Amino acid sequence: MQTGEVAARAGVNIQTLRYYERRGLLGRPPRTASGHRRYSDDAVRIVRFVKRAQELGFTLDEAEQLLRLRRVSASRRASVRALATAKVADIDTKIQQLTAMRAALDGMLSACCGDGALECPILEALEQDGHG
Amino acid sequence: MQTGEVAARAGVNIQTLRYYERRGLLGRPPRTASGHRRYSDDAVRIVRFVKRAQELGFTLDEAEQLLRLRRVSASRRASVRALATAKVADIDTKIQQLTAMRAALDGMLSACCGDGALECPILEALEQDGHG
DNA sequence: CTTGACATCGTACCCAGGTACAGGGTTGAT
DNA sequence: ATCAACCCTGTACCTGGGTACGATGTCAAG
Repeated sequence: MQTGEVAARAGVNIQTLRYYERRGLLGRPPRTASGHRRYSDDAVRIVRFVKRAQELGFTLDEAEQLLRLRRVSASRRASVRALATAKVADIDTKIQQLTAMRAALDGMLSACCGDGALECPILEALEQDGHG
Repeated sequence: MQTGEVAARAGVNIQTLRYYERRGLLGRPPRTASGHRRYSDDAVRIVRFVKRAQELGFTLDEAEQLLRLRRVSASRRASVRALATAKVADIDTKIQQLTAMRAALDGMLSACCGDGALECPILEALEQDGHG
């Protein structure tokens, strides 16, 4: 698979692939004799993962950390456990906040705004302190 | 409450408040005779909400839309219902994806990486198509 | 009635995350 | 062997979301 196909399948610009490669998110692929990149299917999955992670509020650096958790030499597993645990906590916080926000919107849709003058609960939805 | 206090309480820079005001996220507050802004507590809550929303992957424009849902004249309620419904769908997608990601990390932590050479499920976590 | 800590404005700068462009090489169908 | 449609590199630019800077104005305490 060459660059243009990966870009099309992942729904990004070709330049973005090169950018991700420079940033270390994507890893340099093998090249043909003339220097053209040859990607495997995995490249598409990685790029899609990164875009999804961004929509969920993770930065590219964080997406990279998440990706690094995929395959880890047995020797370094302990330090990785700590990172994974921290990420799980981040994710739990995000889920909790989105759930609160969803409930606020849902409440509005079904009842709260029934008369145009009530305080709606959107601001309250995200008021807990998160985890850090 | 004056600018510096709002900024401190919301954990942002004073310039950020002015920026949000320019963007229309914050609405021009009343001024003292000499031109100093006087904010109510609500300003702090709004800014905190916006920062949380950003962490959850919403842009400033989206945060603004969410805020606008708070108080709506009865007359325009129908169009707002549509927007709120769409936002609920966005939020559901995010929750679902974070849940999948969490499960992937959890799986890794408890079992999958037990021997250093297994395929880990991180990439698969976000592979469903979202809602649009 | 001055000093210090606040505020105002406008403009210019910064970083993350891309995106575009110029100038060239490759490949494959005709 | 030529032409379109792809690829390469490097560099420069753009947008979103702030942040900093400079010149000034205000207000409370001493």
